[in-house]
Amino acid sequence: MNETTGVEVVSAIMAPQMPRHQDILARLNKEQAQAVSQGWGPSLIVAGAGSGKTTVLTRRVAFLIKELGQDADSIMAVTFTNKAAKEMKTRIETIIGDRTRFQWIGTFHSMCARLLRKYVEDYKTPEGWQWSKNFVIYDETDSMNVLKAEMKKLGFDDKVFPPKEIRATISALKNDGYTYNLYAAEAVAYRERKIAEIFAVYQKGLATNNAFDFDDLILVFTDLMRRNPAVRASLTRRFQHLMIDEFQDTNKSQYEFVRLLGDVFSSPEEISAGRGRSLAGLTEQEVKDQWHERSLMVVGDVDQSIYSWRKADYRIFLGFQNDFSNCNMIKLEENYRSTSTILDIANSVIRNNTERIDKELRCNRDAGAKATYYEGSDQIDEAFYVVEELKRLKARGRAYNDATILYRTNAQSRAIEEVLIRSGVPYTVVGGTKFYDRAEIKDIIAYLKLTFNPKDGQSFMRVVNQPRRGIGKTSMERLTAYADQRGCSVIEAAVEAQRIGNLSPKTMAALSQFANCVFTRWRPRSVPEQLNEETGQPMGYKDPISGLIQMILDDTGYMDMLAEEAMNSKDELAVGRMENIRELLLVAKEFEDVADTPDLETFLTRISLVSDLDNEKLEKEDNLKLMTLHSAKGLEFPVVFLMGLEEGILPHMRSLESDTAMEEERRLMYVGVTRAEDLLYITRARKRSFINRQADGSSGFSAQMLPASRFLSEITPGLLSGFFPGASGGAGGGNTRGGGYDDENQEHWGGGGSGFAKKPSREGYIDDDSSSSRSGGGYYDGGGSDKYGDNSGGGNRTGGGYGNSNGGRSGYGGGNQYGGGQRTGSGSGGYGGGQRTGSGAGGGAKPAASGAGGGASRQVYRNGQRVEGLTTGQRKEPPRTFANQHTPGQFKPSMYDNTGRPGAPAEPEFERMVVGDVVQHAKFGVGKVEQVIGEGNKELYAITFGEPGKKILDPKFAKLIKLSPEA
DNA sequence: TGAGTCCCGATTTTT
DNA sequence: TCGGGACTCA
Repeated sequence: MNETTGVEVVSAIMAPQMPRHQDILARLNKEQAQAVSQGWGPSLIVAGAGSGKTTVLTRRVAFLIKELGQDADSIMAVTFTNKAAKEMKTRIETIIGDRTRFQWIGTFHSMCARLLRKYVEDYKTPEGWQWSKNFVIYDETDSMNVLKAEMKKLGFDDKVFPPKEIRATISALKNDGYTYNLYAAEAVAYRERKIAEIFAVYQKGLATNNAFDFDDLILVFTDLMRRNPAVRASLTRRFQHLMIDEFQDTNKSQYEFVRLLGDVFSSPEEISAGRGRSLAGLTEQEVKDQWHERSLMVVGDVDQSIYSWRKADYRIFLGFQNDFSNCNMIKLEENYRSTSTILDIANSVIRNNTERIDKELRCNRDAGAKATYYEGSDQIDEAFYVVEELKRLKARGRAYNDATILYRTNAQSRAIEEVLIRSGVPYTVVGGTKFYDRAEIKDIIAYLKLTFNPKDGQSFMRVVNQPRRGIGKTSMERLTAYADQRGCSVIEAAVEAQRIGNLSPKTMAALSQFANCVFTRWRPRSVPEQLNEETGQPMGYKDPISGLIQMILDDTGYMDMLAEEAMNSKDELAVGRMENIRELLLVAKEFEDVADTPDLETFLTRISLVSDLDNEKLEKEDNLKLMTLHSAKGLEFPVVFLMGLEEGILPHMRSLESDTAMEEERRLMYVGVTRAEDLLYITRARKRSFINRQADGSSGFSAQMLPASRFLSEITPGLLSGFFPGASGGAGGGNTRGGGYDDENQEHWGGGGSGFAKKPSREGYIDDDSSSSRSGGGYYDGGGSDKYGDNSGGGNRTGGGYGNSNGGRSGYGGGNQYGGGQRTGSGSGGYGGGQRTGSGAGGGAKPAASGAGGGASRQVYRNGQRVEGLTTGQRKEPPRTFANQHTPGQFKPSMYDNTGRPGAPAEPEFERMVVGDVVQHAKFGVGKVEQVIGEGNKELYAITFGEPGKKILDPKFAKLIKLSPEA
């Protein structure tokens, strides 16, 4: 610690000429430098979009450590996402250097999970329910199952109390800071009392499984701190500096955590309960002294509060100054990110919100280009426009990495992905399909969870018959009934399966064998390597996770099961599943290499809290990122495409009725716009396919005309290039436009009645590139030379689906949706006046699938010849479709689907076999290769062994040793 | 236990 | 429309 007092240090550091601070304070403006270099005490940083918030936070940490002599382990920084945490951690460690690790950074959830691991055994509910250190974290499915089971036991009618709704209610309560007993104390109405009852049994159910749900991590930990003043005291002593990012999206439960940990004074409740430290009656100096060498910094922007549905409440942010009377407020109002045009757009929209902190974003850049608006005839048209524009930008030297596509709902990605795949643009869906949601991955994780925490009944039930062990539903019911009656966990019941009546001997044996396997084989294998304190000898395993997974795979024959399925083509996705498991093994290995504490506990916690597999190799590649507006928070991109600007999409349908909800939608729009640095595109579709429910209960697809989003009309005229609807809004086709024209595009679009508009001239587009590089290319790819529809496996399905919904799109003429009639004058509507050649060819219901369709003269396929070079770095063959979906055939490509990942981990090597080879297998003994299935790196071998008979093995897994081939 | 059938829900956003 | 879960029957 410093010899000097805090006050002196503060005044010293305020002098910017001190050379030793130069690197930390370099290139900061006055407010930023103030925020970074302020002294002790609470502070509120109002940080507008792009105002260098992350810089301030990272440098503040560095400043605390390097200049104020604080210990890195005395600082905790809370971010909103794991991704942000990771990024910030790297940046901080780079600045502080010295190989000092900055450990305590993460989301509220991960921080609390970590603390719970340490202190949970000090926690006991009034009923005596307890958890132990090796608790697991339940995802929505698991906790839903617990809830359902508990409700069933109490005989609740799930028509009256739909579990889904109850779960949502409980989650909301937890986020609002209600423990089950706190809520029970307040519940008055009948339904409230019933919910309180369910809440309690649900919580008890979680305890039985030694599990927490997401919300518990924070709620229980705050409850723990409240119930154990000693724990709280030791933690507040340890964490002297607390920083919270995205504070506007903090909910009550999280705020409680902040106050319990970060406030040196007690809450009013504590004081009225007769304990704690009050600040009443203290002089200003005395208050300051209390904060000596302590700080609490919250950073946020009310205009970016978009998580109220998760019970985030920006009023907590607004009220922060009241709660901390000696709070220092600093406003960061200088935007370094975006052009002034982009900022003006953002400001003109957000101005329509009522509840805000007054804040003026000053721009630091030039005007830049106008934002571009495009109105597609439908979502496919919209998507084609975006992709075409992307390629144009790419041709001019922008990387795909520079761009992002943002949308309101995940479902919107589908149309875009179809077009991206067709066009061969490499992309990644951020947060879309989740790696850890895949069935096979969940299975393996369940095995790991069960090994780690044998009490985990959900995991037990998930894998007990996977692969088949002859344990069916009835047996499971009897087992759980027995466990309930004995008050023990399911696995404990399984160990003594012989004692359970009415189970067949076979089932009993299978159960106890399985349970014993968990205890005697897997659990011991999960001990990480460490030195024995007495003997000094290393013990445990170097690879506690990957080794364990391998053992589980071997013991259970999980891979063999998949291999067999692949063979029988029972499950055409089985090969993909095997690849996914291999991927998981690599994730585990990598984790063992890099993690600070490479044990099962850390691995499982991380996996439970990270939804997507973050692949750094992938990040380095040039691929386009697709994400929802929510995921985009905190990120920035040179080029942003904001899609789906329609009433019902953005703002979302569910928000149309409420003013508060509408303001949140507007903030979403604001967040989207302010992600952009240089170029902003805003698009919408006049017609969108929906699934809607009829009055008679039936439902079906239907195309709906949606009016333009009100946010469009809130944008100051003149900032958008292209046509945009005026205040009256265009409800439907191009013939109902209500707005103005951009001065650079005097040309009228829209042919009128048909509802299809002629698109604006290329000239003067965005950056005055009058020599458009598009030599009159028809806008759409005819699909003729595209192999898309010929894709194997899932591809067929996709191809079919594509053709069905867009029959006419690919062929123009005779398609079922865009039949000639609608798309009139097919040759005249081309972008930039180009010809839409080949318009009449093809058509039919499935042009894409059949590979037919007119060969439109899109650039890359000019004259049917692929022009290479325009699509640098892009895959040449059609996208391989990984059969990795949990749901067969469902079209939901993800980063794993859109492969051609040059960065994909190298396939494990194996010795190639041919039919007739004699091999040795660790378990099955000697066998003979009967058949080779698949090819290349996906080869599987059908091998006949003596007693085990014929087995399908994956050579990458089964350690096969080739003996001499038989003559 | 496994195969077949029927019905329901799906589309808001995420740790 | 389509997939998954609940339910039924062999």
